[in-house]
Parts: sequence; structure tokens; C-alpha cells
Amino acid sequence: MSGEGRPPTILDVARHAGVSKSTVSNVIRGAGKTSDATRERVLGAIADVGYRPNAIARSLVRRRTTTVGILVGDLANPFYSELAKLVEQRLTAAGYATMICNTDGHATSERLRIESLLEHRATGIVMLQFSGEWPLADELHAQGIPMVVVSCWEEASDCVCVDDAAGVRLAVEHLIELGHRRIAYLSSGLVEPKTDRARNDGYRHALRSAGIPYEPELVVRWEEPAYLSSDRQFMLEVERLLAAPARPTAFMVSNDLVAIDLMETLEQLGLRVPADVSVVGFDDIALAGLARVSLTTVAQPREQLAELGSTIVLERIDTGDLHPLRQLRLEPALVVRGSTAQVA
Amino acid sequence: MSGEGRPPTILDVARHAGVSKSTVSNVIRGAGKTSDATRERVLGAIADVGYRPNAIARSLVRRRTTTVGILVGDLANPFYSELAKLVEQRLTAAGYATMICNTDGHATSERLRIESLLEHRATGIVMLQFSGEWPLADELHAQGIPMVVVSCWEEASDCVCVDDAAGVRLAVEHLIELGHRRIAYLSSGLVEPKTDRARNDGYRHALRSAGIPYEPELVVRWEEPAYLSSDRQFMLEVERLLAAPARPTAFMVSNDLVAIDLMETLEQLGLRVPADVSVVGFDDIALAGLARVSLTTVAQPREQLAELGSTIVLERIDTGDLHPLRQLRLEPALVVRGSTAQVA
DNA sequence: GTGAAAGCGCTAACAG
DNA sequence: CTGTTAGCGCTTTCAC
Repeated sequence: MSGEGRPPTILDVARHAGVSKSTVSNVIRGAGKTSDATRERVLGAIADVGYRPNAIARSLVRRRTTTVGILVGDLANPFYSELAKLVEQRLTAAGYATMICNTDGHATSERLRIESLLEHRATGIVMLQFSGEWPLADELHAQGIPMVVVSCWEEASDCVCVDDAAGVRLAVEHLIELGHRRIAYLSSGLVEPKTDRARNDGYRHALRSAGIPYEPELVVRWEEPAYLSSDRQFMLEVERLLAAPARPTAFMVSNDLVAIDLMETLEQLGLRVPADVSVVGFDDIALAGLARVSLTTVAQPREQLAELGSTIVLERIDTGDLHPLRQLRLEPALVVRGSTAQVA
Repeated sequence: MSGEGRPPTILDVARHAGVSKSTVSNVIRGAGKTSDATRERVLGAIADVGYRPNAIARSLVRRRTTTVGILVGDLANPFYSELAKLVEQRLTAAGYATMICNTDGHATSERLRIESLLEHRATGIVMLQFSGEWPLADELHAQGIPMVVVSCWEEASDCVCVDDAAGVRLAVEHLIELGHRRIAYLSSGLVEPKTDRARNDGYRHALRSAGIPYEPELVVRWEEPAYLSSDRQFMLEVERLLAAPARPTAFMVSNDLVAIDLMETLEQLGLRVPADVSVVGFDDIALAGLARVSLTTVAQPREQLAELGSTIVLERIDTGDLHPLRQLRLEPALVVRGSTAQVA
């Protein structure tokens, strides 16, 4: 019972029904014209022999699969796992099988995954993060495989994302309104450099508009993508920041996960949020909304991002046309919660 | 530039290198013996024409893929998304491509995904949840496709999970030690009925050992898999529970996400955790460890679950043997944090 | 309406 | 050591 014969093929069905291969194929695909009588017989035979079409063979002869790849930077980050889930839903509903791949944020791991997708002849790829492997992206393009980057802007590719700069500007303006003048900017390896740059631009822009000088020492990017609150190094870095003459009274953080970690760290250092220090994040993951966490943050419209991203790949796949570039930038919204307060 | 010729095949490489198909195939697979000179020429040709092996064609002729499916109940639940990530890592490292599918916990959606995997001739399946679709599971078995259920016990299948009953027993004993006598048990649709039953058993067992009578009205299963704290109905249910003559002083919850939601709800109702009510969860997701949340919970060893689960499928795939059943039950550990306290 | 035949791109004997 | 050959399971003209 552990090694049964090979699974039944279309030929087995044909024999069982006393018709030819092509007739079976026709009724399966609903193509051509088949008399009701034959159809019934074929359907019966399919059930009898327990036939299940072989997608591999079909793909080979059709020279196209119905598989689309989803590349995720970090499935453990709820923002991405939820996006992935939404995109998977949408694509599955449209009749595609999805291969979700986790890249760990490493470029090499990303290239490997894309190569695997290419070998499996994926018909399209949705990237929930893109480290900028341009040679590969170009290859995709050259082979006519649509790729759309979701949640971060890419100059030369289809993409749908949020206006990062505008989001941060909103957040920083909120802090400024609360009287903060020394506002630190913290980002992490969890955020693509490109996205980080855009968010940082928003930060500088907001400061400039308010006539607050930009101080480089208040800007730190922490590359270690691990959880920070358990990271001694990170704690020291934060302490250093807080010991500076121009001690920041607020932190703009480029990602909720890191923002929450920062709150954690600050509280370990004996500071209260928001009484002593305000913190604002970016993404608005479910977690941020918990009363216990209550993080003020910039919300990304996840459903829209997923919906639009999926729609674009599907359209590209459908029409086979990769032009013109489709680039969407959605408006983020500030969600004010309990991690920000009037400056002390 | 948008519609280029079909991707190069092995034949293109052969022609370019002036050898036969099989020689190219040999160097690609490292099979047979090939002179260094020819190999060089072939390698050069591969690079020149930009050849990428077609996994579809290979799978067809080999009559086996290197694809393994991962079924997840809810990617938005960090416990599962992290498990999925770990399993994917492990399988990818072993040279397999993974198709991660989200089932939303629906049995029909689960069946659809499995059917798709079957059509794509997956060589193995890791189920991070299993609603008990036995007909399909049997079909997998009949076709010799290994399937291992991770994180919940399945009588008739390979599985690796935690000793749910023991975990809950640990937790409830902890509550009893703190002086609690009226301990409610709350579970949700997020947890498979089977798993829930095991956990409930642990609850009853612990009560019995302590000579505390089991009161059915203190046990509630909330089927709605949505976030609870925004659910008016749920709030009413909790209020009802707390209004009962034998008002519970502690809650054993079968899942961290729900436990956190419950804390939220309790606090909305004006109760303090743990001063007025203690709460303990199950899973130990990252979130539970945040100082702001600080949930006492039963930890599942995720890395081990993922590691063992992956190892089992890989071995099954390797040996082609589905016997004997491999069923592992790991020991959970209680992590005491700040959501439990001496009864008031 | 239905069947026969020619592959899709590749692997795996088997000859040379 | 290299080339020839026969398919893998299916779709898709094109005759009958």
C-alpha cells in the first residue's frame, strides 16, 4: 500500500471510456464539441479511475504555467505576511497557483528564489520587497515575465506603494505640533534602503518646513535585522543618542516592529513613552492598535496595495503586454494613538 | 523588447557548443563523464545563450517534482507565519521549491489547495494545520505522497506537535498555585477542534487533580475567527461570564492572539490584568514577550517543530517509504510573565 | 463529433 | 566520452 502504480493518465481515462485521448482532453477543457453521451462516459471514467490532470504536462505543452511567485522579505513581519496572504487570496481566486518565497531580506537569497521561479517558469512575480537585483529584473523583463513591486517604489518597474515621504512628513509634522524640536529618525535593515531614503526625505522636508535644523547625529540606521530589544548594542546606541546634548524628545521610526522594539528599549532604560519620549512608527500593523501598545503610526492601506498589485500582474499576464509602466503611489494616513504626547 | 523569442532550450545550447543534447544534459546534471574541454565549451554556451533549465520539462520526464507544499491556516497569525518561514528555509536549503498556501482555516479552501498541489505533483506536503479532510489525506497516502502535520496531533498521519494537554495542565496548575479556583477556559475558531479538545483535556485534568469541580459555564469556544476586541458580541459574552455568580478570576486561553485580545477586552471593561483577572495564553508568539504585553503563556518550540517536521518529509521523500508512522510529541514549557498574579 | 499525429523541453538508457 | 533514441502526459492542429 505504500508504493502504488503511477497515477492514472489521460490515456487510462480514454481507454476506460473507450474514446481517444483528445476527446478526454476536450471534455476536461470544455473545448471543442462533444456529444452529451460521450461527455457523460468520459466524466464517469475520470471519476472511476480517479484521474487528476497533470499540471506539469499541461504547462510543458502549453509553454506557460499558471504559477505566480510572491517574494516576501520577512514572513515573520506581520505587515508582509498579511500582504502575502491577501495577494495569495487574490491570485488563487483568479485561478493561479502561488509560490510564496521568503528571502530573509538577503539579496543572494532573493536571487536564488527568483532563479528558482524562473526555472519553474512562473508567469508573473509579485515582489513584496525588492533589494534591487537589476540584472535579474531585466531578465524577467526580457523574457516577458511581468513583475510588480508592492510596497516600495521602483523607478524602472511596475509598482504600487504608499507615498513614503508624505507619510513621514505627516508624522513628523504631528510631532512638531506637539512641540517637539529634537526629533530623531531611526530606521533598520528591515526596511529597504530605497524606501528608507524616501521616508528620510519626508523627515528632512518636514523639519525644513518648520525651520528646524537637520542634525545628522539624530539619524541612525540600524542594519541588524534581529529583534532589537534583546540587543545590547542597540540599547547602547539608544543610550548614546539620549545622552547627547541635544537629547531627542521624539523618535520617528521607519517601521512599526522597530518602533515597538524601541519603546521596549526606552522603557528598559527607565524612560516613559510618551511622557518622556514620543515614538511614531510606520505601517500600522495590527499589533500597533492594541491598547497595551497603542503606537501612533503611519498607516499603509494593505488591502489596496495587495489588490492593486495583484490586479496589475494579472492584467499583464492576461494581455502579455509589459507597457507602459504602471506606477501607483497611494496616500498614507496618520493614526494618532498613545505613543505621542506634548513635549515635556 | 516586450515580446522576445522563446527562452533558449537545451538544444540551443547544444548547437551553440557543437555537441548533442545529452552532452549538455550531462554537464548540467553532473552525470556521466565529460571531458574538461567539452564541459568548458558547454558551460560557455550556457552562459552565452542565457540558458536556464526548464524545471517543468525536467519534472515531466523524471515523473517527480522537487516541489513541496506548505499549507498554512492563517498567515496573519505570527505563530504560523513563523513556522512557515522556518519550514520554507529548511526545505529550500535541501533543494526543494515550496508552494506556501493559505487556507484561511476553511476546509473547502484547504481541499482546493491540496488539489492544486496534487495537480502540480508536489512530492510532499507539510500541513501547518489540518482540518481533517481525510478523503484527501488518504489519496495522498495512496499516491505515496508524504504528508506531515506540524503543530497538531493526527492519529493516522505523521505528525509532530507539542503535548497540548500537558501544556495547559502546566498553565492551569500555575494559576491554581496562585490561588485561583474559578478558572475559565476560552478557545476560538483559530484553533483546530482537535487541538482544542486536547488542551481542554489538560484543563479538566488539572482541575480534577486539584479537586476543583469542572463547571461547563466557564468553558467557552468562540468560533468567529475575527479579531475579538472589536467584536461587540464577544464583549457581551465576556461580560456575561464575569457577571456569573461564580465569576472567574482567571482565564486559560488556547491561543496567544486570543489571549491578548481578551486582555484588551477585559481592560475595556474596566478590569485590570493581572490585578483583577489573570490571563494565560498558548504559543508564546514574539508579541507575548513584549514588556507592554507581558503575557504568561505556554511556549511551543517552533524551531524544533519546524525542524522535525521538515526532516520527516524530506526523509519520506528520500526513502519513498511511508511506514511506519512517525509521531512526535514535544514538551511545552510554561513562560511566566506579567499577566498572571496571586488571586485578589 | 472524434481520432491520429506531432510535438513541448528534457532525461535516461543504450549504442558507438 | 559522446550521440541517438524513445518517451514523460498532455494539447492542438488537421483529417476523417
